[in-house]
Amino acid sequence: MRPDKQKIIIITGPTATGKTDLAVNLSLDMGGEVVNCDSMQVYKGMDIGTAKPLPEEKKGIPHHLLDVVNPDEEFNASVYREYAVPVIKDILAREKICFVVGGTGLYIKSLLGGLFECPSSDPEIREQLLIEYDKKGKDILFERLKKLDPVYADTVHPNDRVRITRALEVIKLTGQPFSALAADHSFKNRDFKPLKICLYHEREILYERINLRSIRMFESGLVDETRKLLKNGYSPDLKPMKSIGYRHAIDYLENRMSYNESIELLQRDTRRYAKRQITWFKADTEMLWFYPDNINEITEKVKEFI
RNA sequence: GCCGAGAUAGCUCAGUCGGUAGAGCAGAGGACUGAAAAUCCUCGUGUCCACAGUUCAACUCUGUGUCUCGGCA
Repeated sequence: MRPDKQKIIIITGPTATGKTDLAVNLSLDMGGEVVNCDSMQVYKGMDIGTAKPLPEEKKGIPHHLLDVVNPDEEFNASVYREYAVPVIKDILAREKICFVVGGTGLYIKSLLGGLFECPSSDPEIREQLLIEYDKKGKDILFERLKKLDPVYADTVHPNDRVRITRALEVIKLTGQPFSALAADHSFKNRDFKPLKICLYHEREILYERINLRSIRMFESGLVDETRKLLKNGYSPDLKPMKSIGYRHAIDYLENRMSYNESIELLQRDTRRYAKRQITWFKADTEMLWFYPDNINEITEKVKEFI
């Protein structure tokens, strides 16, 4: 099979649906390689809590973009794209089938559509805006955004600290309204032709899987892994250290919670996360939905696409 | 067995000076352009334990029963 030089398969879905498993099986069957698209699995040393595939689970299939940065290095949707595009082009150039696998919706979106031109985030500007937001109150910054970019202010809620400060940061960096940049760009620099596959389970089953996996994470050493990261100097304030799993392990390690409480919260927060992922994927009209064990139909679809 | 306290949403509980009820959590839906495992928004009808009594009207008052949790035996 000679893959098209632009065609890639996206395999996504909420957490704990068996994306890796499916991708590996399809890769074995069709001669493919896997490119990670999970915002947490890129970090070195964070394995158990991110449910990173184990060597035996990879079954010899090359996996790209796992373990590419340390937990204290800057990583975001833009960096992801910079890493991913050349890797994918290389896979396609070698005439392999490329499976992009992961549940980070924004990363998929920026990979496929790009992001508008903007200098990389300036930590000083951001820091200053955040301090201002916290000190002067949200209304001051929201009012400023209303003045500088009324269109965007109209779509963002006054409580949404992340979006308000980000928009003001972009305006400062580019001198243009956030909404204008976004409208202009609208994710239209398409380097690849994607087939988007989203895996799903019934809600009840998904939640059971999440609950079970959360317990297994603790049982198989998430606390030790977290302790090691802390010992290596990675602060609990780092973005990945505040992610689901690690923050719960830290709560337990610092005696803010009992072992069982932290597992329960891990389960709850993972369920909520899965729900947000589902909302994101549902909004994407190109998404094709499959049960993970429906491998025949998925295989057929992929072959037809390629 | 006796003495207390309680029984209201999936859970923990508030409340109605008698006019069929509301918070938190859980849960559901949504938004999303360099933090995205982040951030943010919206959503609350249920035999008010059962039966009888009083009353125009009882989830609310009275009685009895059942169950639960304390304490004493």
